Amino acid sequence: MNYSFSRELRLLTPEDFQPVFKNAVPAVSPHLTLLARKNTLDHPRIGMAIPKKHIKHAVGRNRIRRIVREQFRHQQHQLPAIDIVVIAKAGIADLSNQEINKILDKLWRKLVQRCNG
RNA sequence: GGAGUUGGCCAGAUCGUCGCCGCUGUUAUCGUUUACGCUGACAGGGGAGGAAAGUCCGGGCUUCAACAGGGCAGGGUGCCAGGUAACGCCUGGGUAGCGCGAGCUAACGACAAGUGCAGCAGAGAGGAGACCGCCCGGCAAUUUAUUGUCGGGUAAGGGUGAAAGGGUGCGGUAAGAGCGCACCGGCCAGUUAGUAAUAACUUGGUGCAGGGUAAACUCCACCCGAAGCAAGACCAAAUAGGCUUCCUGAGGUAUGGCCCAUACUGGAAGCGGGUAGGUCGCUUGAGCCUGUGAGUGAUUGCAGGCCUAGACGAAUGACGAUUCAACGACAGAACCCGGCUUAUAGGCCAACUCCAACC
RNA sequence: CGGUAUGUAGCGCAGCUUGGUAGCGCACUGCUCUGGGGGAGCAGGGGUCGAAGGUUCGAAUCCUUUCAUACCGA
Repeated sequence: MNYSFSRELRLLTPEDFQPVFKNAVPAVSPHLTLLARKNTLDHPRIGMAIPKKHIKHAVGRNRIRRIVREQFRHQQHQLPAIDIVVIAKAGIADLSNQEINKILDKLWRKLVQRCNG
């Protein structure tokens, strides 16, 4: 099983992001929002929106981004072919790595259920 | 042992698994000018900071404008000397202030070139000023020593203010006053020491003329072209438009009654500008480490060694284990350097100071 | 990443050049006019001048540092 995280698994340009925002299946928690949409490829892709307004320092933004990426890397084969956008909200900077991992775990499952059903 | 000052250093470590971004080597597929390019695999090795931050200064580099220069405007700096590519930085020294001390702090040129400013209070705010007071004289009253009034003298005292035109003492005087004298201070000049700032003086002169404010205008000395890697350089689709040449020398449309005439319109090739996109700029540099010489020091000479991130939606992480007194503060490179400023848990080293105790 | 501007009463703005009293409009409170409302008039309250230092006798104003917010450049 290949757990690599290459460029094809990422949303890069505004053209990649816009369709997800327009027509999305949401999964919400107080600290994170996930938006998903089926794509035409045979693998999932992920993009992130971490506003400077909510997480002030670059170190904090890097931490959120790295945790989300790591989770996605491990979960990619459980996920269907969808484009996901992860949006960070205020207050997430106060959570520990384990807490964020738990929240993400829940939200992945929600998304899989809603996209299949 | 306690309290403290200064300078410097570190910024968790080790192992395993799964991943990310460059580099080097080997190799496979494909494309072609047999050497490159694209994609993939394997191996090796590298991968955030002392502030990467704020963007407050100084440079390199690039383009533009000038042309190697001089001046004005505008801006900056401001004790002296040195260091440096340069600086508003650093080092050493001076002066002033703070601390018992080691030490620390300071935009620290000129108000004796000119102009301005100082509300309220106060008699007076700058070649000042009689409100109270003090003293003298005239007149009047009377309790014969004071009161009232008028005219003078006076800056010792009170009072106002942030600030009132040297200080203390003695003499002097009607009362006072640098009015005179002594000491202290100031100013001008001289001598000596020092590169200088400045300091010292049993030196000479001067009764003191010259209050504060320049982070007020200003004066003096020195410095500064502007914008910034989204700078800029190169390659270069599609579409529209531009220029040149050729083809046709004809047709169509408009003006007009018609001809002539004028304007617009076709196809092909080439050229230049240039958008999307791509490549370069992009990391070897006023570089780092070690030794040694010069210097109080900042710094620098010489010798040897080293290569230490270069992304482009943007790379260092996650999980587990062991360990440490501590689950580890502040915090993430984006063209690159030198500083400053701000944030910062804990620990280590060196030198020095004060207090207590012991010898 | 680079480059600019702005922070003053609940809101929107003056005052900063040339330092001594913080002012204007809307809003708020009370009173009057009206039977009541609206409206008008009169009176009044409310501001750490974004924060911290410095210069000055005295700082919203001058200087330095710092924190926010907004805008511009692909």
